[in-house]
Amino acid sequence: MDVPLPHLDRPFDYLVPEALDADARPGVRVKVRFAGQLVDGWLLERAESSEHPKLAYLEKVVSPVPVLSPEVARLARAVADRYAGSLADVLRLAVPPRHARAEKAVTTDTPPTDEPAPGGTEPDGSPADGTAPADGTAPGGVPSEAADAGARPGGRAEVDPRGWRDYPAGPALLRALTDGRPARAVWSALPGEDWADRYADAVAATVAGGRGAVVVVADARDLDRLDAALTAVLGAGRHVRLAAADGPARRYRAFLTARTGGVDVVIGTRAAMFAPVRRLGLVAIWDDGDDLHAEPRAPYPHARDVLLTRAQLGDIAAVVGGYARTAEAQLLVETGWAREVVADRAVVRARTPAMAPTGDDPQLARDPGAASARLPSLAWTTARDALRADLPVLVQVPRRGYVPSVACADCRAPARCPHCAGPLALPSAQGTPACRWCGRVAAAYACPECGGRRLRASVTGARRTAEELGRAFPGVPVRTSGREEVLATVPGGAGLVIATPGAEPVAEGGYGAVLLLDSWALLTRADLRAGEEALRRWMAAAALARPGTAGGRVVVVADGALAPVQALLRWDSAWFAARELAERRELGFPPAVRMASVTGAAEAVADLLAGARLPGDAEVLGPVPADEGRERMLVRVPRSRAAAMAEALHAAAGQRSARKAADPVRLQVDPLTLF
DNA sequence: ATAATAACGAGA
DNA sequence: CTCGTTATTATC
Repeated sequence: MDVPLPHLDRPFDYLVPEALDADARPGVRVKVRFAGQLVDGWLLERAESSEHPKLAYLEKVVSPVPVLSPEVARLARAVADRYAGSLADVLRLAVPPRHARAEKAVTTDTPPTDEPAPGGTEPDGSPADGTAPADGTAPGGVPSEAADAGARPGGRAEVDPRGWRDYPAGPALLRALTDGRPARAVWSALPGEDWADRYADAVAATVAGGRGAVVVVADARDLDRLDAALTAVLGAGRHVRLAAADGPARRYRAFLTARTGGVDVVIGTRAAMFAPVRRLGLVAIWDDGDDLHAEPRAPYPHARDVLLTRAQLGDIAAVVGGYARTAEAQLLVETGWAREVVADRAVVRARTPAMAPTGDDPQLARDPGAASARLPSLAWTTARDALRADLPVLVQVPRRGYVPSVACADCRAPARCPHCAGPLALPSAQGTPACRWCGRVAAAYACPECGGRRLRASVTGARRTAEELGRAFPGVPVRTSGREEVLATVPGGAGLVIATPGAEPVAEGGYGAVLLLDSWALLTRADLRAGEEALRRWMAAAALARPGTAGGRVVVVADGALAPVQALLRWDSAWFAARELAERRELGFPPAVRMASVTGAAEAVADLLAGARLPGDAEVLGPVPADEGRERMLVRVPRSRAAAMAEALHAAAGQRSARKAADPVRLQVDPLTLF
């Protein structure tokens, strides 16, 4: 039933009239009379009989095309359960709105085929809990390189593994994909790596084994890049791209092409995470730390988790890749669910640009050019040298508008609530700091790092710094890439490129210098993931520089003692992710625990939580004021209780909707932002 | 939304 | 105890 009400989140039985018998196949959209009115629905399965005493007849089959495949139906149910949401909400995300003309164009003579879905489910529906794969495969799934170096069984075409040879486990990963084994990999890409080509290799290896693939990227620019790489490797017409930004007709056409078996490979933005693919053998995601991977519509699933759930349900291989590693990916590695695919340190050192931190100290800027640009001296000389060598220079400046947070004025450690470890905020310049989670006032705050008692609000620096850079280097062309206009590539000669994080163009031959400015603004964001996010953005920019051996240099304007800066300098995001995950275990933050947020009017939130039969070890934190007079409570449980918490919250929401409680409450499991 | 069903209370 | 009215709950 296509209604989002949680208390109606279950199947209903209907009689199928003779006339609709042929069209009424599982997976079609239908219309039925429900509570007196016509509503949309999904035909999930046909049955011989029903327990229900008085059945109504199916009113109409909207279209005979069974757009919902059994595999996706199962996945949608698992995702709804994981996120305390309704199946109807997930199906809205999984199956794009019907476009009649596109449907007519695609459905010629290729009826969808449904293979039986393989087993291998897990109570939680979440693959990240450290349980071994159900089929008895060794944890990690990626066989050791020495394991099988011979010919492929069945004489399958071998995909050229050379692009992956820098990663000791890489060639074995490709072999596993061709052999149809459910390998799971967390891939840390080398700087300068052409990630799109590597993903094209992985897809080609999967296709060579007779299976299909789904690859999800964060934005249109990454999608274009992957699209081009796949076309080069597979040829045209072997894959489709699925992105909401491509418009409803193109999107539905691509969806139907995949559903009818016209192609076995779907790439796209998060709209593609539910794409129906025949004999799916590989799911992959690039840059899983990008917050665009989080779906903003209920029940707010994250593309990484949807893909991993999908892999778990169907014995499907999974690759989680990025230049930087998220704490979530680290958890997959530490629990043994996935194996890491990383380069040896020697290779990392050879590929990494020369990196240096520098203090944000204007006194050092003795050069007149640096002084006018208000640049640290080292950043200025590095840029100057690259331009003299006729190489492009990338300058990364954070966007404005980050939530100001509070940190120790002496050592700059973020100020956290002594009681619940939530973030502190200053209501006014002279006010007392208070926790944004539990609301407690931290009157006598003392920094646990250095004992300091003074706090400061972070100040976002100046984009103007970067603009003035142009004046410091007269005669050099300056390009900007940001929110308004995003450049995909820039030419190789001397030039300044000023970009906001995520909008850095690729430079032909690589940048001679990359300057990472205003790191302070990135690092002090009032966000659990501030450090991880800063590192992710720095690595994405630094990856575009030439290797140090070819003159590539990176200057980060930040304290070299800080962990994210250390991780950048050593190009070791695995180390940082492990540290980050350990810290989150200690503080009780995701992904070490499972959290849910309940947001709405104060009475509504209290009402829902009062009716929720939460697991005994659940902690309820809050309330904390949210926007527009609403408030927010957080529920925290160990990962082993994640399914029980989601079920309890969904059931409580069901009770409320059943008695038509008016004021809405928003349920979010693993919300992207906790404060 | 609306029909069934349970709950309730007044009058016999 | 019964009937008529009103809250409650399920909706094939």
